Amino acid sequence: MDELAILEQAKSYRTVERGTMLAEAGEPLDHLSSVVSGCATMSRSFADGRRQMVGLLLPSDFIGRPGRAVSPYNIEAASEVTLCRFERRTFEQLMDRSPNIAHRMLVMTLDELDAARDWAVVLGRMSAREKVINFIVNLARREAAAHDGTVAEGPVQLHLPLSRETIADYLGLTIETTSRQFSALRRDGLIETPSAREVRIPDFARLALEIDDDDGGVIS
Amino acid sequence: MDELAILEQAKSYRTVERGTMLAEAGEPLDHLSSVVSGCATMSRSFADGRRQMVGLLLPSDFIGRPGRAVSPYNIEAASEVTLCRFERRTFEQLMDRSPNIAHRMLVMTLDELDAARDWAVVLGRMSAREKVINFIVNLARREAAAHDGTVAEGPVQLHLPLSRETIADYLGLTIETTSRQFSALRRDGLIETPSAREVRIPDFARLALEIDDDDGGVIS
DNA sequence: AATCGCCCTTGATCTGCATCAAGGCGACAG
DNA sequence: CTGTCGCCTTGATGCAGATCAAGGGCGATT
Repeated sequence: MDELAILEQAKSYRTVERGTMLAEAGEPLDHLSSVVSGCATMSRSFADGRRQMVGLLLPSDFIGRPGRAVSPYNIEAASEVTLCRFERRTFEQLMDRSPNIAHRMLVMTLDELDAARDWAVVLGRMSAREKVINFIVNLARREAAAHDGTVAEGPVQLHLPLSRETIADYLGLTIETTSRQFSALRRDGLIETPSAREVRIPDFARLALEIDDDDGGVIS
Repeated sequence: MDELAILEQAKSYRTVERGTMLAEAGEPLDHLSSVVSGCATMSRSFADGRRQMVGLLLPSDFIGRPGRAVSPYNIEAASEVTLCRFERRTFEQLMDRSPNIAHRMLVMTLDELDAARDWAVVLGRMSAREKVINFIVNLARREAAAHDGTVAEGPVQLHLPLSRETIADYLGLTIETTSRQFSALRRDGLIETPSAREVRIPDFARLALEIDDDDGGVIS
């Protein structure tokens, strides 16, 4: 556990405001970090303006990969974000010496891999409505996991850390379609929207039911 | 390098015919393998019949994950497939003893992660035509990589290891749309199809150009 | 060579989402 | 209080891809 003590000592914190680019696709990234609070997005853009998010980075998520200097994606703060950072070299040296940390990285990467593949299922085969429900449900689950454990099966309230445009780029939809789906869910009584960034779910089980009898999806 | 010798000794080969399920989603998978020849698919199915492939498994690809007994996806032989297998326990014990192998697994997993994320970009933002071109181009590149290195910029011929239906489920399209896109590419002179499973690309650079000025995609 | 069965292709039509085009609403500044 | 700016919503219309419905080609079997 000596290594963890060294890591502990080597870390530094940094807080950035919304809109800050934490990494540019194809550019070197000399720090590894983990998200402490806030939300960042990983995305790729096309020359013609199309954009697709490939993942959300929420508290406890890891940014950057050991042994890879270059980020293949744009990473941008979607809200104010606080990071816990390590210099890449320091981290890599530690990993070389500690099978423990290396093993932990492998487990983490395997989890991310599953999440990325589940994401492909959502993008490839779900309707706009299902995508939006999936997004809300997973965000709620993720939030709950950070605190206690499971989502309460009664009413749940949650704050959306992303704008409609960002959600749209995440779900592979347009901003208008995304907005319309939120409105439709409101009409159906599945959600309430005290404000655009706030969602209240009166009956979480009922909402989750719309996607879970088919198949689950994953958010990050 | 002692460990590699042990691995060498522990491996066994197995050949299965087209259609064989190598793993069932949610079921334990007690062997790790790598594809020697042929092609397998990883997919998830919905209760209503929708299906989405999350990856192609081509020669040199790895099946199963160390430390995870259960496969989250269906894995099915899309053609006759030969596997090189290791018992999970044997492999895991080796990994625990050899940081070398563990490190190699991490690198491999990170590559798969990038591929899975690139795949999300294809599914989320590309048109049917772009998806099909992307598929053909990457299959050609993958095939070339297995032999020499780069794809010849002149004419290229390749065999499709997948049926139209499988390609459709891979690309998040219907079989009809997929077929129509192949026909359209033929009309445009970008490909020739001596048979349904055979594609000849008269000018590889011209085909690749249709997607590469936007963004690359990845196949597995 | 004839028959069967499996894919693959093509056509006609329908529909979900994109695109185009106005507003509306809340936050913030003066 | 009022104007402005950024973001969100809603409506009208168009189109890419899904769905429905026939064929057609080709390898396998006899």
